[in-house]
Amino acid sequence: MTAAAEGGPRLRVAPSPTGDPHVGTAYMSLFNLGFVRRHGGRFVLRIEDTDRARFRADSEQQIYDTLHWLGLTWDEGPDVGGPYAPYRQSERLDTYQPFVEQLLADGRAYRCWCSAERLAEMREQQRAKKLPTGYDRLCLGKTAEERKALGGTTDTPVVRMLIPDDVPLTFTDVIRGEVSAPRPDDQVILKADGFPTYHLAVVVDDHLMGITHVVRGEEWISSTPKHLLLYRWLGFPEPAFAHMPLLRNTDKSKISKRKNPAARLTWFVEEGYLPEALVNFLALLGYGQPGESEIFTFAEFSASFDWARVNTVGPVFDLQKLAWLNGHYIRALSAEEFGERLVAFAARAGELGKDAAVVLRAGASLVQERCETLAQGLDMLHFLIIDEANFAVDDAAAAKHLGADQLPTVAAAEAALRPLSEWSAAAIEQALREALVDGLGLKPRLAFGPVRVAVTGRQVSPPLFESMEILGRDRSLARIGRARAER
RNA sequence: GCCCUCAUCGUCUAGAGGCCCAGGACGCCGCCCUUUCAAGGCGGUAGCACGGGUUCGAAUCCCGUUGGGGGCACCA
Repeated sequence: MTAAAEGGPRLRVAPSPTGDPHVGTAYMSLFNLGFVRRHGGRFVLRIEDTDRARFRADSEQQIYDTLHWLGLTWDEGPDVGGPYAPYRQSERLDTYQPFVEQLLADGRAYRCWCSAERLAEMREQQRAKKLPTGYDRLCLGKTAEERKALGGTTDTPVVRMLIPDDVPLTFTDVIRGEVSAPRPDDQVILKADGFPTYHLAVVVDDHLMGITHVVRGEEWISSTPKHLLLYRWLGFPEPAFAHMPLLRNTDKSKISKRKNPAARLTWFVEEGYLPEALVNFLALLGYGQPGESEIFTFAEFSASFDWARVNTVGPVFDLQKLAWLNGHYIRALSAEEFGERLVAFAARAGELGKDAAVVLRAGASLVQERCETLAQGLDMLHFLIIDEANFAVDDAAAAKHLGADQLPTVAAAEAALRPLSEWSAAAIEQALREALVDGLGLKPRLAFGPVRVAVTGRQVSPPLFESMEILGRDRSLARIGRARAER
């Protein structure tokens, strides 16, 4: 009995551990999971590590970490197990072998001894003659001896599908309806190293694991006829196919790590994006939200999930809108929660001294509505957590606000602040207004500019008086004094 | 080159023949608020790729053109 018969849809995401986890993996997981949670099915994580050349040992763990961070968790997988284990393709080589034998015995596949060099040369000639590229079937129907007599061979053969002339080229896609695909050539299904290619492994595993809906990127449309053939030849019932639009770079090309930092999932962690914001943003791409609001949780997304709302146009991954959304989510956090996230972020970035966490928590509320990422928030509070010995005023800020004619302002501020009995934002503001605005007759922005630069080191900072309260009397006065003395 | 696929503001999208001289969001511009910067409030800018049909009527249906994207590996 197949898993599908047990009730409930079973979907999977199947990333390859070849480097930094790709944003597309999260995108696919989100839509898979949206559907699964809506209909009470199971979500499977399968690791497709059949490419030994591109395999990266630390990649699998990064995939787990980033998906967990996003809250996109799976019901079955290599780490949590499940009824169809193992969920790592490199551990399933024995599983694929009998199917290869069967295809060979049935005459649906054949061995090929052609060397990589011959294959490359063949393609080059096909291109030169402006012909469609494709394997020329030189090995078809030949024994190893017969073939080797012709030259251009290797010792270890691969196994290729024998694509029939009447291969069906159309199928029904959940998102796109009737779709046609190009005619395939004789695809390799078992490599010389004994590993299956994606095409064989994905079909065998999806069937054996009871996958009911194959959800994947649009780039796979042209491979689907090959997969359909394998389902038929092996006697497997066909799953439903849903080809999602591809996420794009700004230039509309398929999103890539080279052109777009956001292609790497770890980038969002490093920059201090909130996982709930990323999930919300991803759910906006290529998907028309039923409600009027563009801000919603995964639970809301899932509750109304519908493949019919998925678009066929590949959306550009727009960092500006993500930034805005992230800022929105940051502002929606409670002050305490935001403080904790900021501290955790700083700790992860290794920018947290022993006293710094306390100051950071205190300063968090000053930047919560001013930053779009945790990295920005942390940067705005840099003046609070930096060692006094390393504190320095930005050159451009000093040139503009700490010139000779502004020194009286700084001196007056220092004189007004020193005698203060109570070091609070309100007291500081009152003292500075009296001394600088009323006393020197300065406009507020001209009066507080020099003080701001002296205390925070920059022209743009969190609210000045609150910043000074948190910085503390000693450090604040020391910085003001230094600004006066050094100019 | 061959095959497939897609086409509403700069970007994400609503729109499933009359409700659309096209609605929302981000961005951008202006104003208000204001100790800087934000946030917030108010207002504005900008689009149905083009050409033919079908129809009383098309952003919505059909055909073509153009443009974009994907695929054509012993990578997934």
